Amino acid sequence: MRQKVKEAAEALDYHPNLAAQSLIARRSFLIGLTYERPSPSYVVELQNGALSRLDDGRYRLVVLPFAHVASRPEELGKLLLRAGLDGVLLAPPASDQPLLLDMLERQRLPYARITPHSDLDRGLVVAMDESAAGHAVAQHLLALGHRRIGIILGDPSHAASIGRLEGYRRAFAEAGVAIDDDLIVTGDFTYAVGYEVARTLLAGAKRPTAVLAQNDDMAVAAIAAAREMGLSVPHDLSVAGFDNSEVSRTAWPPLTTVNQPVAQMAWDAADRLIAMLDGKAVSDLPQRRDHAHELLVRASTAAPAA
Amino acid sequence: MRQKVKEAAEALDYHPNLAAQSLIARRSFLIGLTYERPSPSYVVELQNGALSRLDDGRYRLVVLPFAHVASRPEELGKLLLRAGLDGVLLAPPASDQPLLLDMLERQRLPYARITPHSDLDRGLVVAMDESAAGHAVAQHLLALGHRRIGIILGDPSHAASIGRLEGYRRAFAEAGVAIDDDLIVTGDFTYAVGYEVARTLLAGAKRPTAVLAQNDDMAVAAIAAAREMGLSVPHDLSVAGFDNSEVSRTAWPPLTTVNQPVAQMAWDAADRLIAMLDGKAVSDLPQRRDHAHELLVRASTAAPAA
DNA sequence: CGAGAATCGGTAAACGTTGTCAGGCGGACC
DNA sequence: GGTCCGCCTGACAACGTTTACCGATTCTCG
Repeated sequence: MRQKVKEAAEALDYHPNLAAQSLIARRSFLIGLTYERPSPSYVVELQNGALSRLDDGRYRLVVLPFAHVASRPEELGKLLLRAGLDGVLLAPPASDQPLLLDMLERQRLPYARITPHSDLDRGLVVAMDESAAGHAVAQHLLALGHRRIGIILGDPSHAASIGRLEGYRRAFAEAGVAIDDDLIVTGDFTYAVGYEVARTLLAGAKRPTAVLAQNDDMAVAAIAAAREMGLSVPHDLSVAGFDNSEVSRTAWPPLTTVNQPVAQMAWDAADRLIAMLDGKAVSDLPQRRDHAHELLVRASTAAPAA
Repeated sequence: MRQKVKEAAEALDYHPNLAAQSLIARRSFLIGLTYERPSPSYVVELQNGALSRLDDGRYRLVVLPFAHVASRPEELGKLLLRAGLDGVLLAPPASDQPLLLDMLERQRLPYARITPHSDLDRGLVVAMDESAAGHAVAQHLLALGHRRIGIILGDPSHAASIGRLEGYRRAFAEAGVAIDDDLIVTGDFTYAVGYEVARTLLAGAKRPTAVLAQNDDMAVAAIAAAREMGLSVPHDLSVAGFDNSEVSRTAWPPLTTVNQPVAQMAWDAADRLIAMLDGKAVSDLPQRRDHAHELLVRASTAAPAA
């Protein structure tokens, strides 16, 4: 009998109406993913990671990029609440907006946070120790013998920027090296701004022998700036990035960087969010899961020239 | 009165149930975007272009990447039809699959095709003359004086690969230069494969003085391969890319490439698809709209060394 | 003050499912 | 042959809107 019905459905190529199903099931089978405009490879990895968990086709992924989250979290909240989602994945910096989390909780919209920095006990959390990652890459440069190290910060509204810097400071302190605030400049994770601030940094009075950039795009920009000033990398200047994004591999020389398992973290966030939506007991779900960074030493860093 | 109702709705933060609205309106307000896995920057531009047309929040964008479209178009068709979409944007190579178009038409799912190559009179079309673009970049290298020019093709299942090659051939013919088939290698638009085939090409008996790569990722890979073999770009080897993607700007030297206004094309596709969904008379909508390419000459190409 | 228009409240049907429940039928078993 | 169980069928309510309609009320203007 069951068989016959299925055959008939096939023959008429009948598909159940999703809107009607949603109406009665009280869920839409839509998962949202929101992020600010960081580098394309980060976004794509995030999406692919989430999609790889969704690929049974039951849930669909709605992408909701949103600029300037920090200055208008309530607007993002409204957008998310109006989108008719069953749950939402929050990438930085949205994962760090308490006001946003408040709104989502008030309206009972489940969420999973990707690499948040504060309030780690709220909601489902996929964590990475940014500070430890920052520590690792800074330590690498210090171990090579660098003492005058420039730092290119990312967008200060991203908690990652703060966390990574904190790790740098720890490594410097351990090595007994003072951080020179004149060698710290602030970018926003984009190539364009990274290029400008890198030029300023390298043209300054005390030129560093190495640069810690807080993401790969800005690191590549620093290499370009160095090249234009006649400096060769890594001979005259070592440059380290962050993220292990595609550009870090396609750059020349290939970038020393820190791998963040972005796709895997997005998978993990989607995995637990869906488990929750499917009614798995909250107590069975780990509220937080940690992922490890990995320092990737490639050709853009070397000992300083004597 | 109307005002009072609105205020009350606001106070109770009431949001109409989208599933119920969909049910009665017989549409879901979901637009799909499907693409194969090309480079991240292409994907992100595509998405952002489409989103910039959707930003009034009425429609939402569902991303549906799908690998190996050419070998299983019916599967993609089923996926799209089951996703409960109001309409779908087809990026290459899905935009060139007649079987897929057949399925969508049979089930009355409206679609817009981005840069298709065949059957240009089917459905809404956003066109770019790939052949003319290929012609322009080939002509540029020929005008610089190059005669032994290597070609790195993209995935042959993408019609763009064929179209661009056709443009190269025209330019060569006009310049009275024969194409040497030994200098044509086939990649798949990825950096990794591009790197391998570029090595083969440059290590061959008759090393070219210039390379036409069919996208920027492969062009950057060719530069890396050249560098490892001790060749400097553009002095020993000119390299031209395609797409004006982010890497073309962040590469060193910056790539000569061809701009495809991807975001604008995606906007255009979304624009007309939505106009159609909103019941605009089909006769009022241009079935096809053409976008112009633009040759961007940057530092990766120069006259061959004497 | 009265005719007509505008507004308002209330009711009902429809969208396409899912879930429940009662009743009918047949087969298995004693 | 009677009882019980399983399976199938059919009927109906519910999900939260939108649209249409009717009758009642208020407003506008001559």
